[in-house]
Amino acid sequence: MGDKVISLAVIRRLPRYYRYLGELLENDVVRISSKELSERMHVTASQIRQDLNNFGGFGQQGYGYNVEYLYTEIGKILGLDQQYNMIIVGAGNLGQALANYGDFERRGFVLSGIFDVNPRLEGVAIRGIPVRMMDELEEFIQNNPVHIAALTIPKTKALQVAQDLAGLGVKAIWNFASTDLHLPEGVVSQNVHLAESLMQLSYSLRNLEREEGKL
Amino acid sequence: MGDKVISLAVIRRLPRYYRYLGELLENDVVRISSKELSERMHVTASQIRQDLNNFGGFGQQGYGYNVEYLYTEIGKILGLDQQYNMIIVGAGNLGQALANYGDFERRGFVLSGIFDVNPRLEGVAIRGIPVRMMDELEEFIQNNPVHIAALTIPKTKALQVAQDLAGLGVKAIWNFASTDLHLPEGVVSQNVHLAESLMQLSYSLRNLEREEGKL
DNA sequence: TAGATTGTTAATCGATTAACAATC
DNA sequence: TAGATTGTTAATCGATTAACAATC
Repeated sequence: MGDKVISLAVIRRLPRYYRYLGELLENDVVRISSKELSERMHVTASQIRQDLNNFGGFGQQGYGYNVEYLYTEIGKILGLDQQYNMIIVGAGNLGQALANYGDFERRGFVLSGIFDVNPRLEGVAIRGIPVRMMDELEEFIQNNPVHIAALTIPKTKALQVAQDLAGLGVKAIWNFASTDLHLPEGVVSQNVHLAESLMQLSYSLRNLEREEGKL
Repeated sequence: MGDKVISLAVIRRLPRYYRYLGELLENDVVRISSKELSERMHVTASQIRQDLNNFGGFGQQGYGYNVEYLYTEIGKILGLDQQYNMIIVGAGNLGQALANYGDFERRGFVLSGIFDVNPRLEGVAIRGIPVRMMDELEEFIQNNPVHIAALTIPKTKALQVAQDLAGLGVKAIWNFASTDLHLPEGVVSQNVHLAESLMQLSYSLRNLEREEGKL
């Protein structure tokens, strides 16, 4: 059980379910049917039921789903029931923005270190955490378990640093650099490619113009 | 011609093709076959040819694709052959990080304004652009064409602000708030949900642990 | 011309939707 | 019990891959 590989399409939708359920929970909604949730989320009820049943039967016939229970269970599936220590590598604008964003902590992602190559940043504290120099990285990881590393460094450095981190035992890379990281088996990564996101928006906007020009 | 709706899956891949072609161009590679590109990108050659042929025949039998030509053409498809004026709404950490990131400008996304509600930020300049107060937004847009608005504000404000922007004629919203924006026809949006991205990474990491625990 | 590689059609695969029996 | 809604199987739809004729 639990051996079936879950498709990426499903995984991508889970956080969104989690978000909607969290909002329902905040509004003291106790139960919800797949139909009602589907209307709120603009997806089909069938898809919701199929997605959830990849992981188990969380509902009850004739009743629907208990919001709190389903929220908790999806949280477990996403690994939000445990804490992860995260470091940020690259204390530029984006790295600092991530460091200052406290919301991740609420979800169990604890910022434990910030690293950069720029000596002018050495010791500067962000939310109480001092920026350390890159040459302290190895020793730091040996003394403090690091589960996730956010990479907010130039693309030219990203692969090398990611490989170094993998070598030091970091198993998850949150990559903000504009490059693809091909990492060894047993190391996972997730890309945030802002430039690509903006280009997709630009495509849509251009398309809109094309359509309107046609009318 | 050009009427066929292109699937989202294809659109999402275009910026990645663009990035790889840009790198080839920098390395003075003149021509490339779908096969060679597919090996570099870890996709099938068939998919590359199918994707490109949604927009036209850019290659030549027996030769492959001219790198510079294909790069330019994909750029046009993505709307990168023209300039767009962009404003940033929300001058918090993330908004400032985006503002400081000069690379977008290179691609034709010109930052023309930054807005916030915090009076302490009023007039503070980021890359030479002063932060303006939200109540100046309407007049600003009337005097300066704004094509794209990046929304780096709390999720509770995002929908309202997005609707206001749409009402003022902004056609594209780059949304960083943790909420879904359902906007009127004729307004496009693209979400960057960092929390969801981190949860997907967390899922993969948790899965890794589950697999290893099983061995 | 012979070889290479595209553009495109056909085959396969996977994801989404529909339908409905099971059951609370 | 009757009504509601799930879990799950079957049908459909769309996306990916394979194959190959067209052609440079």
